[in-house]
Amino acid sequence: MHHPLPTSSDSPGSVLSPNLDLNAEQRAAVEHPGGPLLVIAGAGSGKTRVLTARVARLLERGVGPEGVLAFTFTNRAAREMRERIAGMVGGEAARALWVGTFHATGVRILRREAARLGIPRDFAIYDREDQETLVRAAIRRLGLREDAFKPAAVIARISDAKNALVSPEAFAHAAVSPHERTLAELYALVQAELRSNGALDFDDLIAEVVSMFRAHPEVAERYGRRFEHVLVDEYQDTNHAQFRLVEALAAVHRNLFVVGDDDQSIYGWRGADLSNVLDFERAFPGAQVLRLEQNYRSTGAILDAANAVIAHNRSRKGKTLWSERERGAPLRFVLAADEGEEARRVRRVLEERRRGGGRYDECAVLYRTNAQSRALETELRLAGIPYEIVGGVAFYQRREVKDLLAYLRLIVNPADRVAFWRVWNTPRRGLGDGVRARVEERAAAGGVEPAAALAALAREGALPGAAAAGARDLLGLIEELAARREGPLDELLRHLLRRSGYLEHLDGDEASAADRRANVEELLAAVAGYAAAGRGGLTEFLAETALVTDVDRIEEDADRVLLLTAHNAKGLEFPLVVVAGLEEGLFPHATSGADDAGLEEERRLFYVALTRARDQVVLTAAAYRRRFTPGGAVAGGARVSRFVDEIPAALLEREAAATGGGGSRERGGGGRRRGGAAALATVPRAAAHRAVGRTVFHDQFGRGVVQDVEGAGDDLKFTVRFAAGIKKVMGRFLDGGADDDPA
DNA sequence: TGCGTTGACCCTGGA
DNA sequence: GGTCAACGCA
Repeated sequence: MHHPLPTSSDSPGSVLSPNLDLNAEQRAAVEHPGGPLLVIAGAGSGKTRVLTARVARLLERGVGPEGVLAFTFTNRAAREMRERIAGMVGGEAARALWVGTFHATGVRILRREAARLGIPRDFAIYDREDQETLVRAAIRRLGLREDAFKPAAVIARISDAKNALVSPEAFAHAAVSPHERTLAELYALVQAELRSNGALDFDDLIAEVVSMFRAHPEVAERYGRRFEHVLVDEYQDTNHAQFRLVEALAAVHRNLFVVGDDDQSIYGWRGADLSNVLDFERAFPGAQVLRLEQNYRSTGAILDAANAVIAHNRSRKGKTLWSERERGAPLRFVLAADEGEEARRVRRVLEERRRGGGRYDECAVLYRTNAQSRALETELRLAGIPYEIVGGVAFYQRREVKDLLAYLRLIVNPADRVAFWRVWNTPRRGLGDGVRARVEERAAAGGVEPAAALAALAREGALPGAAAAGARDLLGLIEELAARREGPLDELLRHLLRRSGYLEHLDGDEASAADRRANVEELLAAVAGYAAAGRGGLTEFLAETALVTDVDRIEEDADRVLLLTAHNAKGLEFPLVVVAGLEEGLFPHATSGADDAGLEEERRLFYVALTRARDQVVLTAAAYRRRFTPGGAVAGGARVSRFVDEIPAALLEREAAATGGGGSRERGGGGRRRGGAAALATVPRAAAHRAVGRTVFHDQFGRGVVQDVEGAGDDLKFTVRFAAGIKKVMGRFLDGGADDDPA
C-alpha cells in the first residue's frame, strides 16, 4: 500500500494551485485565516471542492491531520472527500483525518468514552425497526391502545425530543396533557429499555455525546483541543443537537468552517433547523460570511428555471445563481394519462438519450415517494433498461440480512434482547410463545439475559421435548459463533449459514427465495470485503451496517439508470434528470405542504431536484394515479403541480398527453396553468378506456390483452384475454403493458 | 403449544 | 401488494 506523493515541482508553494483553479470567493474560503466562517454555497457552486481544498490547505499550513474534524452528510461524501484529499496530500495524512457523518463520528467518540458513560463499548445501534419493537412492548406494558399511541408517532415524538436535547425527565416536566404525560412515560420506558439492551438509537449517537460534554466539560475541552479545525458540510440540514455538538467542539478555537445553502434545506421534518444557518453570525460573533453563487453544473435554462421556482419562497437569505455555461435546451414537461403511461414516457426519454449516444448512468429518475418506483421499475424491466433503485428498504434492513446480523449482534452484545428474540425461532426450531413467556419470566426474575434463562430452563429439564431440542440447537449455535468471534468475519457468517439452516429456511417461501438468497450472497461478499480491507472487527462492521445507506452503496461505473427520491439525490448530479409525479398532493406532498413552511420545504426539495441536472431536465406528471391513503386504496386524479407552473413558460416545452404515439410537442405559451388543469379532469375515464387493446401482465396468468373495462375508480374490472383464456380481473392485480407504441 | 391462515392497515422523506 | 397481529386448527 504505497501511495506515491504528488509531485510538487510544478506547484511551488502549494499543492493546490495547479489542479484547482478556484474563483475569487472559493479561494477566499479556502484561504480563510481562521475563526467562524459561514459559506453560503449555491447548488453546483463547487462546495465539495472548497471543503476538500480547505482541508488540504490546513494540512499544508502545518495543522496535523489528527487536528481536523469534518462532518459530511453521507458516508459516501466522507469517502469521496477523503479520497480527494489523499490525492492531494497523500493517503497517510488523509487516513488520520476524522471525516464522517455526525452519526459515525458520534459512534467513534462514544466508543472511546463508553466506560465514562456506563454503556458497553460494543453497544448496539438500534434502527427504526428495532426501536419499534421496544416501543410496541412499552405500549403494551402500559396497557395502552395502539390506536391512541401509534408506534410510529411515538417514535417520532421521542426522536424530536432527542434532537432538541429534551430528556425524558424534561419531557415529563413540560407535559401538560394526559396524552403528553403518557408519552413522557413511554419515552422514559423506551430509554431505560435501550440502555438495558446495551443499545443506542440513531438520535442517541449525537445527543449522548452532547450530554456527555455537558456532564464532563473536561472531556469536551479535550476534544476541542484535539480538533483545531471543525468543518461541517450541508450545514442547513443540521438539527439542534448537532448544532450543540459543533458548538461544543468549536468552543476552544472557534475554528468553525460551515458550508450550507438555505435553499436546499429539506430535512425540517427530522429536526433540521434552518436557524442554524440564519442565526450563524449571532451564535458565533465575529463570524464571516462568504457566498458562492457561480454555478458550474447546469445549463442556463435549467438554472433560470430553478432560480424562478425558488424565488417563490419567502423565508430565505436570497441569492441568484449564475453560470457561464451555454443556454442549453429548454426543460420538457410531459403530462401522461396515468402512472403506467408516465413510466412509458420516462422509458422513451431514457431510450432517446441512449440513441443519442448517451449512457444510462448519466440518467436519474427522481420522485417524491418511494412507492412511485414500482411503476417505473416494471416498465424499465420490461424494456430491458438497466436500473438501480436507491432507497426504499435499504440493503442492511432487509429481513434476511437483518436476521443474520441479529445472530452476530447477539455474540457481540448478549444483552441485545431485540436481536435475541428476532433469531430465537428463526429458522423454526419449535420455540413458541409459551416457552418465550417462561424464558422472559425467568430472565426478569434472575436478572439475566434471555439466553442464560433459556439455558437454565433447558438444564432443569423444564421444557417439553421439541422445545428442549430447539433450545439446545439455539444455545449451541450461539456458543459456536461466540467461539469464532475473533476469527475472520466471512468464516463466521459461513458457519452461521451452514449450522443454522438459514438458506433452507428461505426456500420455504418460493416467491422470494431467489431474491433473498441473492441478498445473503451479497451480505457474504460485503463481509468478506470488509474483512479483507482490514477495516475493523465485528463491532465496527455491525456499526457500519447500521449507519450505511443505499446512497453510500451506489457503485461508480455501472451503466444503469438510478431511481431515487429527491431527498436521496441531494449532493448528486447527473447529465439528465427526470422528475416524475409532479402532481398536487404528491409533489408538493399533501401532508407536508399543508402550511407555508411545509410548502416552502417542498419547493426547496423541487429546487434540489432541478439543480441535480447538468444538461437536460424532463418533468412528468400523471393525470390519474392510483394512490393509497390512510383508509384504503383510492384512485385519484390530480392537478399538475404548482411547481411546474412556477417555471417561466419560455423555459418549458410542454408535451400534450400522448395517445400512443410519440406525443406532439408544443412550445410553452401563456395561460398554461388552466390548460393543464382542465385537461386533467377528463382524463381518468379516458385513461381507463384507452386500456382496451393494451397488453397487461398478471402475476398468475401472465401476459394478456385487455378486451373490456367496467366499473370505476378502485373497482375497475378488466376483461383480459390471457393464454389460459379470458378472465375478469380487478385492475389492481394488473401491471400496465409496455407496448403502447403502434407498431 | 406451535404453526399456518386470515384480515386489518398501509405509503412522505431517512441516519 | 406487503406485513403483522389475531385466530383457530393439529
